[in-house]
Order: sequence, then structure tokens, then C-alpha cells
Amino acid sequence: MARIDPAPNAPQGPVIERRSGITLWRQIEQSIEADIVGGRAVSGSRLPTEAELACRFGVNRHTVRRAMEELERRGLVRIEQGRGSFVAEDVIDYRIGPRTRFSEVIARNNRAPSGRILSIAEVQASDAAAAALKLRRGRRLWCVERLGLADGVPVAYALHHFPRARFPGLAEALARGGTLTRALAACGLADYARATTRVTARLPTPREAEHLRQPRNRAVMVCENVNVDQDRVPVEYCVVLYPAGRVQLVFEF
Amino acid sequence: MARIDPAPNAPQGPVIERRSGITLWRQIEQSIEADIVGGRAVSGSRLPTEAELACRFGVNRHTVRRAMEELERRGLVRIEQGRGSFVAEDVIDYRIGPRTRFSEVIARNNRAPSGRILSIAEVQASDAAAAALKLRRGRRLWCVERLGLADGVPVAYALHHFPRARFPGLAEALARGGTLTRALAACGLADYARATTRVTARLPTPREAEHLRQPRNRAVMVCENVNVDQDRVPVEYCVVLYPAGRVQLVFEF
DNA sequence: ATGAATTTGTACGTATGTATT
DNA sequence: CAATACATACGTACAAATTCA
Repeated sequence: MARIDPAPNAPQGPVIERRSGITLWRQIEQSIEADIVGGRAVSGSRLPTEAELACRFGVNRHTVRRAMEELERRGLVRIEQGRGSFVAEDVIDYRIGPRTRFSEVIARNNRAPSGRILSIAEVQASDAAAAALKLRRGRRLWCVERLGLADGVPVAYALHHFPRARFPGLAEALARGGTLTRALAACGLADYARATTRVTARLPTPREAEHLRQPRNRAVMVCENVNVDQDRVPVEYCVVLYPAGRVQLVFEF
Repeated sequence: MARIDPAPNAPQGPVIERRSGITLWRQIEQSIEADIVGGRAVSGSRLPTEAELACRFGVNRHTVRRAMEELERRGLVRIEQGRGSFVAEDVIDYRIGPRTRFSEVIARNNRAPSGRILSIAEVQASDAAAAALKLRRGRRLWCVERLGLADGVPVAYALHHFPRARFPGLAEALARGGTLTRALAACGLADYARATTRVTARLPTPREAEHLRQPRNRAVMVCENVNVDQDRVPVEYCVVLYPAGRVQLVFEF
């Protein structure tokens, strides 16, 4: 669709001026920045290619590149060779301490926390779960599959394991709705705290990627947590997956 | 492919006995386990395909699979669909606390720590570095590129940043050899501790993968640390990459 | 598995404007 | 004023990574 040139000159969408005292690349930088902070370019979405931006602004590709470099350095966009440029997503600082609670962490990042129980099942303790909970392998556990969201975007996919012997009514309490913490309270667990956290990372399985709504070739952080009650008796072993692009784990000392 | 019963001859390497009272798959499991713990199958290396193992042991592939499933469940091997089976690498528990020192962590994992300075350069503080070190962007920093090894295997690739103003002689001190901690001591820093650690993960760049000697499609954990002196003044900002398959970060509360 | 097409990254060269010496 | 240094902008070519048929 050949577009007719608007006048004999300048076929450019956004307004940039030559010889205005402000460099072209900085005007372009500000124009794109305005689109991002103004919400016209949504978080995580793809920006036009360098070639297209150059055309739109009526400048050389290198001038666009100069602007994009600055935007990347400032953390507003993310540039990936061979793929394109993307509006940087605002990363959640997931501050982990002995009393970390999902909803509080999300709230502190000025996002609306929500959770979704995907499934509740009865399973046998794996080696890892048994070791963490200090019971014999094969003992019955509740396995709760749960998705944590911030502003409706998945930020945590967790498999929680609880000894069934200690919380016989957990499945029912959860089925009645409410948060995990509340269901545990209903089962007699007044308080719990984190004892250890082990962090590693890997690529997600297709299923995990789907749950977290993220590309398969982007890493997830895997956290293995052991939670204990007031007497430091292990009450929960859980494995949480965090999408690396959306979450940053923070530990303070 | 009618297989002749292992009656007179039987072209099989490892010895397994039929009708011995021990199931075939368990004998196979033990045979492979012996290879692994005996060091004949080296950590991280590929195991023969199921088909080849079946041939070697003179059994059906499903019998081998039964053994492999058990070995995977026990954490001795790692099975990847479409790729093969691999001897699980013994993961280093990288226990992170306020006083974590690389060589101590490695030693506690019964490995021999070593380090290699890859480069020392003078750079300008990025936004992240400037924020962490609480100085203005663009201030001059020493950037030390360093590889940490355990038994000669890379387990950490780090970029350490130090304010040049505070440690003018750091480059020379390092050039004379010795550890980072010692060079810092020579520059007047008696003691330092970790203030914060931020963890995320991603796929490595080709260069990083090469340094860490790991495949490009396996994730690395990225730790951003801020170290402070006795007065809690930031003295170091460093970004450390850990190969996810070889290192597990451990936080205790 | 291979190759073409797309997209970003790097490296030249050239010209011009601006600020400093 | 001239000379110098530096930043800006455009042009071209090719390298490297990714995607997709």
C-alpha cells in the first residue's frame, strides 16, 4: 500500500525537528519514552524494528539505534539480537525473609495480588519432600498446585506439600476457598516461618511455561522452601517457580 | 532381530543373572550406580542410550527403563526426553550469608577451590552499579572479571565493581597475584560483608557459556550482590553468574 | 537438518555542526 | 581568525542471532 507523501516533504508520524537545538536521537528517545510511560506501548510488547522506526521518524537507522541504546541503558526497553526490541517489564522485587507472604510481597510492589488453586491431590512423599519434612519416603502428603498472580499476570507457580497426618482437613478447608495461610490456620497452624530456601534455575516444561504464560526459552527460578512451625518442626515443603523476567528474588542480611 | 538366549555365549559386559532372586532391573540399576559412584561414568556425561544399554545387558529396553526411572528418582541420573540420559552432577550447595566467601563455600562442599582473574579494567559506573554503590553514574570503577572453580570446573563467573577512588591501588595489588579478599586487604579494607543479594536467571550469552563451560540452552542464575564495609558503606557491587546445573543457592533464616 | 528471510550488532567511511584552544 | 577536537547524522556493508518454511 504505497502511502502518498504528505506534502513534498517529511513523511513522519511523531514530530521531531532538525536544528532545534535538541539532537535527533534524543527527541526520538523522548518520543518512545513517552509512548512507554503513557501506556501506548504496553509492557513486554514488541516495539517496531529499527528500520521501521527510522522510516517513521525520517532518520537513519543509526540515529534510532542511538536512541534505543539509551533507552536500554536506562532500563525502559530490552533489545534482543535477531528478535527485536521490547518494552521492559517492571520486575517484581520478591523480598524473601523468614516471614515472606505472597500477597504482602505483591502488595509492596504496588500490584494487586491474587491466587488460584489449580489442584489438590494426595501424593507419596518423594525423597526431596521426605528429607525436607523429616519423615519417611512414601508418607502421604497433600500436594497443592497453586498459581500466584500480580495484577492478573502469573508470577509464581507453586507445588506445596503438607503432611496429611498433621493436616487431615486441609483439602476441605482449601476447597471452601480462601488463602493457603487461612486454610492452614483453620487446621490449627497458627503461625509458620521459612527455615531454608534453595534456589536454582532451568528452562520450564511446556506445561509450566503455559501456566506462567511465558516463552519456553526463558528461564524460571526454582525455589525449594522448607517452612516450620513455632517449634521449628517442618510443616511444609514447597517448590515455587518464578518467571525470571518478571521476578527478582531479593535477600537482605 | 531374534535374540539368541544368553545360554552358551552371551555378549554382555556387566554381569547380571536371571533367576537370581534379584530382579533384572534392580541388578541393572546397581550396575549403573556402581559405574557412577565408582567414577567410571563421569559427572555430567552422557550415558548410553536405552537401546544400547538393553543390548549390553541382554534385556529388553523396558527393563532398562525401569532401572533408569529408579536412578532418576534417586537423583543419580537425569533423563531428558529426546536427548538422552546423563549422570547427575553433584550440585554445589552455595550457602549464602553475610560472610560468604567463595573458597570457604567450595571447601565445605569437599571440593578444591581456585580462582582466575580474567581481566581488570577501568569502567564508568552503570545505573545499577551507581545505585548499589551510592555514587553518581559515570564515576570510575575497577571492573574485575573473575572465574571461580571447584576441582577445576567453573562454578562462578563474576564481574566485581569497586570504586576506584576508594581503592586506587587495587589493580596493582591484584596484578601481584593472590585472592580478591587479600588484594582488598592490601588496599586497606580489613573486612567486608554482604548487604543484599538479588537473584534472577536467564540463558547465558555465548561468551558466558564458554567461560562456564556449559551448554547455551541451560540457565544461569544471576546474583547481584552489594558488599559493605564495617560502617555499612558500600564497597563492592558484583554480578555473579552460577551455572544452574552445578550450583544451588541456599539461604537460611 | 537446511536455507532463506528478518532483525539486531559491528565496523568502516564521509560530512557537518559546535565548542575549545 | 584558524586549528583542533568532539558529537551528530547519514550511507554502506557485512556479521550474528533468530525465526520459519
